[in-house]
Formats: sequence, C-alpha cells, structure tokens
Amino acid sequence: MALRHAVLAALLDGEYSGYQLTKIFDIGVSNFWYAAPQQLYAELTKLEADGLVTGREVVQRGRPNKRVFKVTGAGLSELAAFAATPAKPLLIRDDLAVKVHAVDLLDPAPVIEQLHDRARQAAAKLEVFEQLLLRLRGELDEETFLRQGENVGPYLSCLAGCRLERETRAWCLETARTLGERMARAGRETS
Amino acid sequence: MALRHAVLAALLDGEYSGYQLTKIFDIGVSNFWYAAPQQLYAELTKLEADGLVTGREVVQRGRPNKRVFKVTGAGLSELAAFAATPAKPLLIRDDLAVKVHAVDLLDPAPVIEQLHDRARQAAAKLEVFEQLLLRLRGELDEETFLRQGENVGPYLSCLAGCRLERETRAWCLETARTLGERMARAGRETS
DNA sequence: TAGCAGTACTCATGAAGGTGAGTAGTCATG
DNA sequence: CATGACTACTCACCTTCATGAGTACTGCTA
Repeated sequence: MALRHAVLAALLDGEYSGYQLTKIFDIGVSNFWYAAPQQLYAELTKLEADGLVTGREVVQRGRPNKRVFKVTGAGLSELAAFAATPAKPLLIRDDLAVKVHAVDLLDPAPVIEQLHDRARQAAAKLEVFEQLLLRLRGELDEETFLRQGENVGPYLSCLAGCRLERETRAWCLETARTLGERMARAGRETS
Repeated sequence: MALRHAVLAALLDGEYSGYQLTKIFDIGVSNFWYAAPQQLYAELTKLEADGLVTGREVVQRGRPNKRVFKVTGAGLSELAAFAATPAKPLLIRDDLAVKVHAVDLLDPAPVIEQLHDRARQAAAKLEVFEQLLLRLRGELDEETFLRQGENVGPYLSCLAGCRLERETRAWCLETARTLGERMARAGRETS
C-alpha cells in the first residue's frame, strides 16, 4: 500500500480522471513517485471499492467521457493515519549511478552519453517544476507565500523536486566532463 | 533484472560475502540501490548459477565460515552490455514527500518530526559518504584524484550520494522550519 | 479519405521486490 | 551462566510493479 497514498495525495489538489493522473504521475508527481497508467487505473478502482475516493462521470463533447475522482472523508482519515506512521527511508533506484560505479572496467563512452541525456531530462523537469512553483504561489514571493499562503504542501514537495533535479543536472555534467577528460587522456597515451 | 547489476557493480570493489553485501546495500550502495538480505542471497545464488560470479568458501575461526563472491568474465560482459543500454529514468519513491504534499489538510506535527528524523539520517549518511571519499582518494586531493586516480567510478557515484544527502538534509530542515512557524502562527491565532 | 496523434480506459501475465520467521554458532556483558 | 548482540545464511509467501497488447472514439492533417 504505497501507490495508494501517492494517489490520494495527488487527488487533494483537485478532481482528476485516471488519464489526468497518468500525466501527473508520468513526470513523477513533483518527483516523489512514478506509476504507469495501468497501475493508476487499478489503484483508483481499489480506492473506490474501499470508499477512499468517489468517482463521478463527466460527460464531454468531442472526446470520450471520463470519470473523475475526489478524496472522501475516509480517504482523508487514511492519509492522516499514513502521515502519522514513521516514514520509510527514501527509496532510490538508479541505473545510471550503478553504471558510473562500474565505469572503470567498462567503456565510458555510452555512460557519458547517458549522463548527458539525464542532464537534459533533469533540466527539462526543473523548468516544469519552476513553472509549477510560479503558478502555485501566484503573485506572492516565495517567502511571503510560505508564511501566509494556503496550500504550501505541494509547493514544499515541489521544492524538493527542484533541488533534486538541480543536483542531478550538476552531477551528470561534472561526471561526464571528468570521464570525458580521462578518456581523452587515455586515448592520447595509448596512441 | 536490476538488482543483478547493482550486485555485480558492488562486487567489482572486491570479494564480498552475502552478509557483507547486506551491510553495503543497507546504507544503499552510495545511495543508488537498496536491497534486503534475503534478496541479496537469492540474487547471488542466481548469479552463480548463471556463471556471472564465482563463490569460494572462506574458513574462519571464531565465527561461521562464509562464501565470498567475485565477478567472472561473463559477469563483466553482462555489466558491459548493461552499461551500453539506455538508462531507465531515475526511480524515486518517497513517503515523506507525499506526506508533505498533503500536509495542508493533515496534522503537521508528526510530519515535522519525520522531517527532523530524515534530516538526521541524511547527516549520518553524509558523514559515512565523506569518510568513504577520503578513503577512496587516499592522499590525493579531489581534483588530482579525479584526473589521475585509478578507480574513480565508486568515487563519482559516492559524490552523487553526497549531493543527494546534503540536499535532503537542507530541504528537510527548511521544510520543518516552515511548517513549524506556520503551526505556531496558527496556534496563536486560534487561541 | 487514409492515417496518425490524442483522449480514455481495460485485461492479462510474469518478473521483481518486500517481509516474517527461523537456524546455528560465537562472543561479550552483567 | 543466562541474555542479548553479532555473524552468516535459508525458506517460503505474498504484494507490488512493470509490460505488452488491445479497444474505441475524435480531430487534425496531408
């Protein structure tokens, strides 16, 4: 039961359909969770069966109807209970870091390329997150908003996403540069 | 097949037993992978069956014997193939960020407490990682080591871990402060 | 008017990961 | 000399996650 709470938390921001959640979870809900569409639909079905969310049909013209969901009182209680239990340690799984760890005995070229890819992705996400921050805080500056704003939760978690993406980008670029320089040097010495 | 490569990468640093890997993976192999002991033992068994690692018995006095493993040629090829395939996007799952996202409608007190816990954990990990960096680079300073050192892979991935932990600590403390101040303010206003 | 991209969702399956419980010997501590 | 902590490892089960494939309707574009 983990995706469960992420979905509930996402639905606090408004009513969403499974498809809309797909978009939100695709970029990783401010970077703290990822899920595939099928998982989301399955989870929504379960959540509704458990009475933690309610769905209602929205009739649309020019496109298929959709069912949007919102959190019920029971859902809020569930979230409250969840928030009160000790947090599991941050879970990270990173292919690329594994590759970097092993890079001394491997061909560094593809790893360098992947580092650049990742840096680009991080930059793109960072931009999305920074737009989101602007939208969330409206006309207020950050300090004022954090002091007086209404919904600081999403803002705060998005800040975490920003930090992560910024560091990811910096690390990828530095690491790629380091490996690139070593490759060039090794090339000169062997030739 | 994912833990698989993390285990292979970890075994590049030397021969380790399942139990030793437990310790390494417990703090998260420089923060890029976590696995429970049972998973590691199971994975080692499979890796050995597939000829990617070989084990040998080490007889010990005063404590149980152990089996240590090292990567074979086939294992290295497997890693090389893995390094050449495009990296999966970074996977993050963070309970605490979900809680922060939802904090506006919940009791912030337990969340604040968990943020402090997390900050402490991050500080502890950071210290471990910084010790590891010192050990890895020996007498050289970082720049020289990265230019001329032999095994920079583990160093580089550990740098990623450091960045992550530093940011985690900073974010947790800032977020806890923000939420704490808002709580105090709300308390004054209601009373 | 064929074809493709987008919205919206479902079904099925298997691999990967998580967890509790248990064994067995050694060592230090009170 | 009992208790708990540490090393070292195993078995078994169950949840979660990941993936491919498929349906259906709309609107745009070439």
